Amino acid sequence: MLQQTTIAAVRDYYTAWMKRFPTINSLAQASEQEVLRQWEGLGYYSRARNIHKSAQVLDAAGTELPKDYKELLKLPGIGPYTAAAISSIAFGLPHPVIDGNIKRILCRIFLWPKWNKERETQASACLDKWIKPGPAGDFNEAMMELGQKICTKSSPQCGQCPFNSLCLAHKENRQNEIPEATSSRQIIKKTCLIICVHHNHILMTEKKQGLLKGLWVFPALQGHELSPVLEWLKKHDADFKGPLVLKIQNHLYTKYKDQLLPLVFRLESTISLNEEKGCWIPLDKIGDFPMASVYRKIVGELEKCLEKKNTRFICLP
DNA sequence: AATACGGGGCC
DNA sequence: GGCCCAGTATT
Repeated sequence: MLQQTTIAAVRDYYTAWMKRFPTINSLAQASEQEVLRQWEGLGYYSRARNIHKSAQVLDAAGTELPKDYKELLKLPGIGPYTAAAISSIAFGLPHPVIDGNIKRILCRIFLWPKWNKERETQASACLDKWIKPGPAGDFNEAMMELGQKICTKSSPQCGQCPFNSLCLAHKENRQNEIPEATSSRQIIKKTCLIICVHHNHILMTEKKQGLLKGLWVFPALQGHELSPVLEWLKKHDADFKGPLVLKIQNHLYTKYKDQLLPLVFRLESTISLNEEKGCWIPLDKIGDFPMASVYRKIVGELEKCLEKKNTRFICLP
């Protein structure tokens, strides 16, 4: 859960997760849909699918979580950081972790402008030496916390840092320029969401690949033009009223800003989707279906809208 | 070596 | 509105 996610965001999810999946077996037995439902809102959903898969691998083998770094590394979703964190913090083995905090700390100590493969090797050798005297897990947690609390990205508190006497960045008073800032500009996307309503059911599909894989989404078309949407409805023989245009919701992820325009259509009868395999979901069951936060929000907006007696669906000529 | 992959919190 | 976060898998 903590991969690229703040402790504050994780804490409540972790508590609920451990209550629902207290053992490897209980996680292995659960459906992927329920696993994703528990993860909903945390993002990076491949993490949920991977930990589920790992639980199933261990459960099938009848083994516990391995203590060994290289064995941990074989499990899906466990990379160098997580393998080192588990083997050191959970099992006390002398393996240094290298996370974003520690990369920043070492860049400053050695005045490295940026991180690369070469630095990875140098850092491992260095940390191996530093970690030797005491408990590896404590050292690793202390280093990460140093980065989180003292050697912060912006305005680091060098006066309180135990490394300040040997830190080259601090020596040259360049702690604010190290490591180099990276910048990438935002890419705007525009998407129409086709929200078909029939009585108390809405039409959604389970995403089979790419972004939000395994989660439920509305049929969507690129762009904000209405005509392709009407074309789509015609192709699926929809007898509809609408659209009812809901407020645009921005779906922000990594470098993208996807402006989602929800278009609601009232259908006289159900339609079936060709390749995507749509599912008409009763609104009182919608909570069981995992979906991204922005889609959950749009469902909420839709429900508010449908509750109003005077909601009018435009009839297009 | 780059890029895909979420979402919430902070300034 | 832009940036960041106890990274990993894929290209």
